[in-house]
Amino acid sequence: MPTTQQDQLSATFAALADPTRRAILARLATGEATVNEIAEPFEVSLQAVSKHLKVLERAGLISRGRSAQWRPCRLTAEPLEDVSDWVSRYRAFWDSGFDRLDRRLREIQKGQNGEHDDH
Amino acid sequence: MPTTQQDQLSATFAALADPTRRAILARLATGEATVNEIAEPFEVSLQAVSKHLKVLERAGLISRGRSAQWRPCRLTAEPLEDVSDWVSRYRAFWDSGFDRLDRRLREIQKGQNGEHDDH
DNA sequence: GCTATATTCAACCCAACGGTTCATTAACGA
DNA sequence: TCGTTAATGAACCGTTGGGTTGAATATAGC
Repeated sequence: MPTTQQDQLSATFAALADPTRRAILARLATGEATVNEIAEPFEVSLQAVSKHLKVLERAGLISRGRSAQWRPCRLTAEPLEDVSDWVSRYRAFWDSGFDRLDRRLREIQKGQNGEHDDH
Repeated sequence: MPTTQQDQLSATFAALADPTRRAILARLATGEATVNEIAEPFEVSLQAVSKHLKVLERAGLISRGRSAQWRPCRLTAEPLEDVSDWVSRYRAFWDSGFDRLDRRLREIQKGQNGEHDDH
């Protein structure tokens, strides 16, 4: 059973693990852009950027339109909300030391249950 | 030039991209645990879990003590704060539609500059 | 010293990743 | 129609990732 693309959250984290893809998202935060426009600042080939865009699209982080021969990409940040929710469960572990930790434990365990689809 | 482990944030995202590792973090949120204790719920081998722990350790998400032949692991969630900070820059894109977007653009572009170590 | 337990190291396997190059598809413009 | 531009598809390559099994290391207890 392959690990890849096992679930939405994993796909999102995996997509964000590449700095080029994060830079692409930052670019798209300024507005729609075509593949060529997106690729311009990078040293890698256009095809490599096209692959990155496909990864981002499958993670739901971008969506693409059709305008003549251009396929403008735009940011769809909804999956980042899931990331935010996930990481928020651990907030008590870094910003208030270990205060109220016990109170958060059940939340984390409960919340992570949809997560134990491993094995 | 390899992409892997290029920077701290990438390493953290990559570590979080595996559901087994996220489950390990959830387990450690309940307190310290030894490798055997951590491995118990999973179907994979102990060695596989040991590798996962190494990944988490290199990402700074866990630290390990030494007590006799046990190496208890505990959660060190600080890198998650960086994740939280990163994802927060995009909050306006999902929770308030596109309101005040222009105002956030410069923040995102500025914040992402330490990020453009690609290429 | 011997044995059991806890953990890691090492070698290997296979699938996936990020990159390349070359070829193809699609739409525009003259 | 022809040439140009935009973008993707396909084949390939080297590296990494997650998994395994088997051996090694370290510590405790007798």
